[in-house]
Amino acid sequence: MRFSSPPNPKEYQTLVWKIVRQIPAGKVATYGQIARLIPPPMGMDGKDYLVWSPRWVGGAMASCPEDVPWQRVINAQGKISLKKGEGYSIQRELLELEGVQFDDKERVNLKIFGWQGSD
DNA sequence: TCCTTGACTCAGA
DNA sequence: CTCTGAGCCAAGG
Repeated sequence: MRFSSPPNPKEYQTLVWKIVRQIPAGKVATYGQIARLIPPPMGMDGKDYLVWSPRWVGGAMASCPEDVPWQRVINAQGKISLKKGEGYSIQRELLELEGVQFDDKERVNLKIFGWQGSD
């Protein structure tokens, strides 16, 4: 669901997708990390941006093009943000196929698979 | 019209 | 390390 949208929703989504497409296979990034890679809209406090940006990223992921590796985007806890369902299974499977490993808690070790984390 | 529920993150226990 | 609650906005039942 889209909470208060950014000044230019379409522009923001495009920006998010552009960044997500830069994530190499076998690595994952968090909503917050992606959000911080995007400069806050002018006139907006950093605090507010940090509060909203993750959701904007989530909203962008909710309607991303097919050429966007949305499966490589997870939450800050290293877990798939989707509820356990079809989307959840698909995402986990896609990541496993890329070499990303999940632990018993179904979490990804961001220290190892985190984008720009172990390079 | 009121209440629930989101592709989120952080701090505290 | 895991679990809670708060912050913040809008749409749908």
